[in-house]
Amino acid sequence: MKYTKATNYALHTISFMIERGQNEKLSVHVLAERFQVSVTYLSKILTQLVKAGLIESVSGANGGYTLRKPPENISFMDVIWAIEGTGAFFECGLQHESKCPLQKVMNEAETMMEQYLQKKKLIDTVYIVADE
Amino acid sequence: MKYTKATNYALHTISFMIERGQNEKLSVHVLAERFQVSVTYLSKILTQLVKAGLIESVSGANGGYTLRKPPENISFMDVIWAIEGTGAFFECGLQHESKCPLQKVMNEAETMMEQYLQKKKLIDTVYIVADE
DNA sequence: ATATTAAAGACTGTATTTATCTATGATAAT
DNA sequence: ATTATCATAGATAAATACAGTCTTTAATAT
Repeated sequence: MKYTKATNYALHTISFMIERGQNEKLSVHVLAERFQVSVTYLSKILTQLVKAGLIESVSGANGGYTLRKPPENISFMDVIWAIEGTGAFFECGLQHESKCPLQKVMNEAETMMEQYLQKKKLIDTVYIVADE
Repeated sequence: MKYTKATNYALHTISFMIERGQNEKLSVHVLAERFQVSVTYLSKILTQLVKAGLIESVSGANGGYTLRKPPENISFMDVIWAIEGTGAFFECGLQHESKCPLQKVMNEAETMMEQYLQKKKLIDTVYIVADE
């Protein structure tokens, strides 16, 4: 069980946008160069973040992406959910009389982790350079 | 990010073995029928559990599998590690000056979940029928 | 010897991930 | 209006992982 690379790129992208400040507009070109990944590939990831409401996009010349929420409000979990979806880690497909007794424990475990990642904000890991 | 079906089968198998008691020897044939899965497929999963030291196998007629540890000592995490391996969920492959600051948070989150699943024992979810 | 049982290897089909390439649409600057 | 810039969407392809089967080999009780 592993998080996808896409999740990694998404986390780093948001992180980078926070570093650069909430107002700065960044093009996918700049971001793709930063992370050494193709423009079209990163583009798809960014579109997912747009759809999740984390960033917003402006097309056309001088366009690009900006954060849509105050950085203090963007948690790790927000980004992960945007890319990985919100389905449970564990889903027992076997037949049971009633509910699968293992499912409950697995769900609780997942919730432990998710609560932690909801509390943790990306800004907590970013060193912000003061605005002159 | 999802756990594999193999992990589900493994958890249910150990759970079933605990129900049946520590001394009962079970063949892969019986188990495969119980979970409606092919013998050879389940066999591979069981072999992984053997290699992880959770169960023991005896070849030949009247052979089968038995638990190798007292049920009270078998945690969810033991089984999951046996099947999924012990690698981290999140591994940032990007270049960084020093360490990836996101990695640390992701590792902590994983640890939260794993600690929970180490405390939780499979026997906690099993209804044991009293011996006669 | 034979029947039973586990282990191991080769192989297959499907799904997911990780991309790339090629349009298409939107917008600002000229 | 035209052009350059930028995001979005679709089609495709390679690589990997997952789920599962088939066949052979090895161990052991009867």
